[in-house]
Amino acid sequence: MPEGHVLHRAARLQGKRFNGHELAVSSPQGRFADEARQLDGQVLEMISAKGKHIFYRFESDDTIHVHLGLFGKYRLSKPPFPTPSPNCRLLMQTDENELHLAGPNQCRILNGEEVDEVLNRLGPDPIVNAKGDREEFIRRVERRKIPIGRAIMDQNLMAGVGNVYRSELLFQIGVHPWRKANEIFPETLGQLWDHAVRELKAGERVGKIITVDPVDVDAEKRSQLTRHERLYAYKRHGKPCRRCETPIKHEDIDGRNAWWCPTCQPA
DNA sequence: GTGTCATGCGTAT
DNA sequence: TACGCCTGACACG
Repeated sequence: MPEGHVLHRAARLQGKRFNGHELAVSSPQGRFADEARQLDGQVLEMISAKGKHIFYRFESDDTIHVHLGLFGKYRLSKPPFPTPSPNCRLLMQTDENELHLAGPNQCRILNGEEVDEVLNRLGPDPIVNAKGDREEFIRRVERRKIPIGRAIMDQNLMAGVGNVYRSELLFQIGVHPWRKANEIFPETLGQLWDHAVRELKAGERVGKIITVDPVDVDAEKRSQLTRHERLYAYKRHGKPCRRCETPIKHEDIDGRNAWWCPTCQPA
């Protein structure tokens, strides 16, 4: 489930267990074996994330760059450690903790310069929300003649939003996914940024994407919501909008489905 | 067992 | 726009 919140959460929780520790590094699957040997026995200094990318910086300054893609998954374990999957690309251990990575789109070693290149390719990250990021986001998007539903997924414009947050954020600001970015008021783009900050940060804290406002859902039930009760639009085609009852629609945008409410998000 | 789908992205055409 | 790549869950027969 790799949107930006997952990687920031992974960096935080994994960092607690591994930052400052000497690690045993291996690659049961073999595809990262040479690199693993190079890092084995080194101290891991810091784990950090930007957008959907995560970085493990070792004392030698070598850095593992991981991108989960659609399928990549982490598993954290305490002893006794389970048998690693045959597809385990990267295994990192201390006596107390184990990190198991399978199925990543990307897992490679970069030097400091190469890390900067990756970071510089990415647009502002709403979870980081550094000073000036909001303006930077508006500046990057406001003149683009592409649909906002495409722009919001472009990692050079905003880093970390994926297909679930796309539908949810556009529902929240009441904008149709096919609306051209350059036709949207800058104030509305600012609201889009603000919602992204709020939702992705919440997702990072909770470890789940829950966008429904307490106003629209019984507050007590909020923690026990099923997957589909947590969202307004994503994968809810044909179901009534939680605000106006209009059936949710969906359509393919660049090979990925987007969902919206035709009434709350007029064309 | 087989087929399909999925919260992604890079490259070729 | 099409395809390739990475894996696991689930529906179906």
